[in-house]
Amino acid sequence: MDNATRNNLLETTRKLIDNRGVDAISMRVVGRNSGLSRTASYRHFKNKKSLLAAIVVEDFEMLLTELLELQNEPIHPKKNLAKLLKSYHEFATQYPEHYQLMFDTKWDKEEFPEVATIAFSVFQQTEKYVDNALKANGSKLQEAKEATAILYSFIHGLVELNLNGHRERSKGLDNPKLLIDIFIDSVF
Amino acid sequence: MDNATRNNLLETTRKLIDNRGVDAISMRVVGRNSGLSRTASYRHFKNKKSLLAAIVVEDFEMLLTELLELQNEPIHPKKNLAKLLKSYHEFATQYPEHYQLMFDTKWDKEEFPEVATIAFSVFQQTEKYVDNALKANGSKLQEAKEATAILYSFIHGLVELNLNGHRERSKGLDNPKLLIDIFIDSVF
DNA sequence: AAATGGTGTTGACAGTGTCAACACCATTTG
DNA sequence: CAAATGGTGTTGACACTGTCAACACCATTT
Repeated sequence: MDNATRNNLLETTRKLIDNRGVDAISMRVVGRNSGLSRTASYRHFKNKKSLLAAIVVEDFEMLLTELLELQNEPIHPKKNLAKLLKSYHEFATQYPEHYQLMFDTKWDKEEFPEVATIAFSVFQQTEKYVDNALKANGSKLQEAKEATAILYSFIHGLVELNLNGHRERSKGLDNPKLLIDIFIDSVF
Repeated sequence: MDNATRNNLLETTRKLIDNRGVDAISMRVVGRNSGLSRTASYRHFKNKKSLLAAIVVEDFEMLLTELLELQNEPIHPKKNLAKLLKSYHEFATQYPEHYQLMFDTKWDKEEFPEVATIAFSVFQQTEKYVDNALKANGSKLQEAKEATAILYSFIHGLVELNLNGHRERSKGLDNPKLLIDIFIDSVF
């Protein structure tokens, strides 16, 4: 299997996303910028959606790696949780186009199981941190699953509102790190 | 001013969004389905983005109307807050394509001030409910602005995760109304 | 030596957003 | 009253897009 060309295409796609945004991606431009023909990408990806899905999988892997690198020592479970959320937020801020693509509507579970799988891993990793925090304190929340769902909703919403400019609309939104601390403090 | 054709175009666009999704919208199809020519929409909207912006403004108005219809009596401020979030969630569930469009990246504040303005009104309305809740209880949260930001992040994230299929990934996410109650209970 | 299959190409088709040029017609202006 | 204006509509055109079919090349397997 000759992954060289495939990687070349993926690399080009990534550069294009970073420089000109996801909307600027076209199969023809990806081919051209890879030194290939218009339809070259179709030999390595079923269609445009599949090409982007491959990027999204890479993105989730990057995010997961960053989250796994954090220490999850049970000494300060609440601080760890806050650190996790801040890392998450930083990732989204660093790669806004990618984050929006990752949480786009089009990643159907049936059509792109790889995306669903890796996205679930991020969820699971988050749940581990929540678990630690729930065990440590006598938190108001009992069920880890529900606590994780609330926490994930909060951080995802915060990130999205920041990325799509709704930040300017509510003064409170303009200090995400502070909000994360307050959230953790008041919920856990 | 002949708003009849403009309204016709908007109505067609809305129908197309509801039946075939936002991605299926094209200026040409909108013209055709309105009994007009390919470029007819350009006499009433600067470009495709502007046409969609007009739809988004309508959508925010609908959402705001629904939220304003709720009672905000200060007797049960926490219950009111929960009701507000449930209404918000129902709106998003009822009009998923519209909700995603409303919170898309493309609504630049400079380019589409009307969108920014009406979106801000929804924020403000939310803050009123938060205010009431903060005054009533000795809540852990002091600043209404920050409390609103946290609450809005939570509900927006919950809605988005439900709409884009990430719901299937975390058991906790599959009961939004319960999550809303737990969230309100533990934060306020 | 021949068949296969992966990787690459160009041609083609139907679709897109958007502008320019033009036509019609009601209103405003001289 | 006549003429100019401006709003609303049309078609032609351009440069794009995703994607398929057909074909060429070349290494590997049969």
